[in-house]
Amino acid sequence: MNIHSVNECSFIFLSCSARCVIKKQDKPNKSNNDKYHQILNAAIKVFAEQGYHKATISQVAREAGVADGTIYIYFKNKADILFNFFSYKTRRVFDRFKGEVEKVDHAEDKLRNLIRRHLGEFQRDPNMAVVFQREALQARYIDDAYIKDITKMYLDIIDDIIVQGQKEGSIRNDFQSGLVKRFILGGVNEVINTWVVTGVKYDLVAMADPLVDLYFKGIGLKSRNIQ
Amino acid sequence: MNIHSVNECSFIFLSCSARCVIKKQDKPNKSNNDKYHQILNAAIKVFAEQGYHKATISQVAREAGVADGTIYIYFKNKADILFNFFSYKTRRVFDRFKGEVEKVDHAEDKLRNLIRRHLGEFQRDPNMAVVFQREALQARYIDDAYIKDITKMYLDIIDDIIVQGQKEGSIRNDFQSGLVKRFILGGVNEVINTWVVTGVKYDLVAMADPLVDLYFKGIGLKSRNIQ
Amino acid sequence: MNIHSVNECSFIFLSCSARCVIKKQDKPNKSNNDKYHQILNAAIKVFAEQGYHKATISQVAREAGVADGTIYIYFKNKADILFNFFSYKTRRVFDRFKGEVEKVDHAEDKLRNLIRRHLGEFQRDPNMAVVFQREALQARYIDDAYIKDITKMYLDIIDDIIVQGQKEGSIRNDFQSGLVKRFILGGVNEVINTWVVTGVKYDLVAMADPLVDLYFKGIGLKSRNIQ
Amino acid sequence: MNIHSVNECSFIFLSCSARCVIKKQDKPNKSNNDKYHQILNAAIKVFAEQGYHKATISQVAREAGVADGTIYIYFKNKADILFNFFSYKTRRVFDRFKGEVEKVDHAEDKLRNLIRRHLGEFQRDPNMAVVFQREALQARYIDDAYIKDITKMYLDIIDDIIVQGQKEGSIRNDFQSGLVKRFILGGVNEVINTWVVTGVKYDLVAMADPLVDLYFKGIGLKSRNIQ
DNA sequence: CATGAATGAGAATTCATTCAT
DNA sequence: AATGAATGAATTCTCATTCAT
Repeated sequence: MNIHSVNECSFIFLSCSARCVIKKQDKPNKSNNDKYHQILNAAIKVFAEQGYHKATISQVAREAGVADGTIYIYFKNKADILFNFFSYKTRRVFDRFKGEVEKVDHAEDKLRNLIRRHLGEFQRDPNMAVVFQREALQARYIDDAYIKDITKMYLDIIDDIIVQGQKEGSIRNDFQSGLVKRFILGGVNEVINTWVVTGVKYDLVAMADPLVDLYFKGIGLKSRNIQ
Repeated sequence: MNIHSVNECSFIFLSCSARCVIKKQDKPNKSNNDKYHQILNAAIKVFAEQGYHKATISQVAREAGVADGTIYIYFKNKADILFNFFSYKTRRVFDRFKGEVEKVDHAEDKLRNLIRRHLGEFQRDPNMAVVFQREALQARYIDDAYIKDITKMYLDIIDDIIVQGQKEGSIRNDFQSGLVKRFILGGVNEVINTWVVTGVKYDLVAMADPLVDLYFKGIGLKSRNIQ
Repeated sequence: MNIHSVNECSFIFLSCSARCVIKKQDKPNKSNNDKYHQILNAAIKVFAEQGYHKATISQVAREAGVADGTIYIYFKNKADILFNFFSYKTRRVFDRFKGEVEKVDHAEDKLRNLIRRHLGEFQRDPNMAVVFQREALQARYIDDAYIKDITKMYLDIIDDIIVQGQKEGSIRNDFQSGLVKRFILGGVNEVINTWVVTGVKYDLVAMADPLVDLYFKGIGLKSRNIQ
Repeated sequence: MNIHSVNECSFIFLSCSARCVIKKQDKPNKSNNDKYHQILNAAIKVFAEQGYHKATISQVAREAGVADGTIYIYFKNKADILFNFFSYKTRRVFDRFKGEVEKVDHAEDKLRNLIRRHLGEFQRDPNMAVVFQREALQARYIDDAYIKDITKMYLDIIDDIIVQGQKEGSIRNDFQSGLVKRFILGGVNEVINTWVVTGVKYDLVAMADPLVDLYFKGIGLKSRNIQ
């Protein structure tokens, strides 16, 4: 009955079972796929506005222009919508991050491209930004392995850049890399959070270059740095 | 009948009314205050384990060793417990932050003291850490003015340090200070989040010095920095 | 999801919002309307037996043979059931009163028809009678504008009859009409109340003619009247 | 523990046991009696404002200036307060009705005195009026024998007057007396209800004479009456 | 596949009543 | 007697999920 062979997850409630890797795209029977995205996007919009918990299936259904029951044809349950958001929507974005990193050679350029793209993608889709920033942390805390993986995925990209930079001689190696990664991810996240919380108004991407400069140069003046 | 030291807020659901100024101390008849903290701590524990939304009043009551109804003597409603967590518990911590900053003179030392204390307080009370990190962001997103104020309070402390450092000549002034503040707050938050998410195991305070060094020196090697 | 033919009112608790104009008929998809009446009638029965306040939604649901939640598809809340009773069920009866009055010409006949019909309708549906007599007064006291309107509607019918009777020369005009209306409404109400309170046993309609005679002739003997 | 030997009633919930006839006055241990009335009057005020069901013991206690628990020293439970209102407060008023009737000789004068006093007592104590008019009907419907008795007490007074009037030749005897009594009580009640519902503004006692005239003369013109 | 009415478990909250002080 | 904090049963209402059409 239920086409989403996809996964058993309702990760928010920790009632996850096996997470099947078969992607929605594996079964792109034309119009069905439309409805899948239609619902997913509607959900993200509603989740962004209301928060995942306050949002109701009925609201999502109304926003998507389908019946309540229809949602359960494409998604196992409410939590599965959020899971699909992370596993499908977000993953797609993260793939682009990787692509962006590969476009250039130097570590600093790679980081710059990554951050630019990161800010760019979130700026392009503020609903995604809101839901990701708000619910991903929630999910990390509630102990969802999959979400942790996504964070790790991002951290791994950074890690590779750092290692490369250290080889290149452009990045210091007197810090433990775990800390450096958090340091970078934290800065980006906070910049995004601020942008969202203050109403998605200004140009987020413009923050990329100064932020990367901060990462590299720090806030200290050379005089003191040298000491 | 209802002590309601408390206030009208149920900020999570935006159903806040006026926030009354009556302080807790208004009715500290002996053991009452005990029960207030008893419930508050129980709630923080349950919120930490389950998340605010999944946690039920009954769970909090059981954890606190009181009847469900008793909670409503000390708190206006579920959201008010969280509000009290922020306005009472958290604020106390933030006051200590300020005190720590005032102990030393140089900007870098101030920042170092702040971060150390920040990590120290959260390490001392992991439940507080979990709830604060997870729900404060939530609240910022859901647009709670009070929580935003708390964040701002922290950012203001940082801001003062930066301004002083710039006067001292120890901190660069070629970055917009708004960005620098996010950059610093983001790093700390991410370090705390990681610590919590990975199970509150290692020594969090030990991250303070390397983190502050990162803030000041950046990740770039001088050779390139100088260019 | 929620049909809410209905309206925003929960007048008993004065938490009324706007009363929307959307009529029942807006969504009469086949059996739905059945369930609306099914619940409404069950509610009236339970309200008649227990009183509005003591009656619970669960009792109404059980009586109606539906789940508790179903009630909230058709009614906004408990008070809305009572409101619908007044605005739908009762109003229908009152419309018949008007029709009955129009059937005849003379004022006295009009009043007689009105009272007969009034007693007749209540006799036909004792549950309605109980709930109306008991809760309408309650509602008048609690200051519900809508219920006051219904009472006024009835008083207006009487008023028209009196005015006509005065023109005809069949009704005295040396009393203030406000008092006369209360005098008439009071008599009918008390007769109905007595009938209900004593167990809905005897023929209520049979009281109509003697009552109307009382209204017209009074209890005084002519000898003294003439003085 | 509980001084109110008074009664076991909680008539609203039909959980009445035996109703002891021992009056409060039987045990007038000075200040205690004060508190009994203090609470009773506070309750009537609160019941008048909120309605019996919506009113809470806490509100009554606050209004009376005593602790919640104190109420249970003087009254068995919430319903018992209402019961005491009827059995003590109201009965006292009804005794005065009787006294007033005995002051004069003729039936019409007796009825006039009764109605005047009735309206007068209610006008003097609007809270009593509100609670009596609203809750007595409720109680009659919910089948409280005691309240029915009170109504009967009043009807019996009227009955005696009618019988006397018929003997005197001042009152017709071609109506069944049961109906006449309702007819009279209904008019008074409706006049009082209207007065209360419209805000206790005008002079209620002034309605007595016109009302009694209506009772005696009816609304019909003699010309038609004679037919 | 799609629908949306129906379900009922579950949660927050209230408040009459008790009882230790 | 008086108190008022504590209790917990009871109630309203919500909403994710199901299933007959």
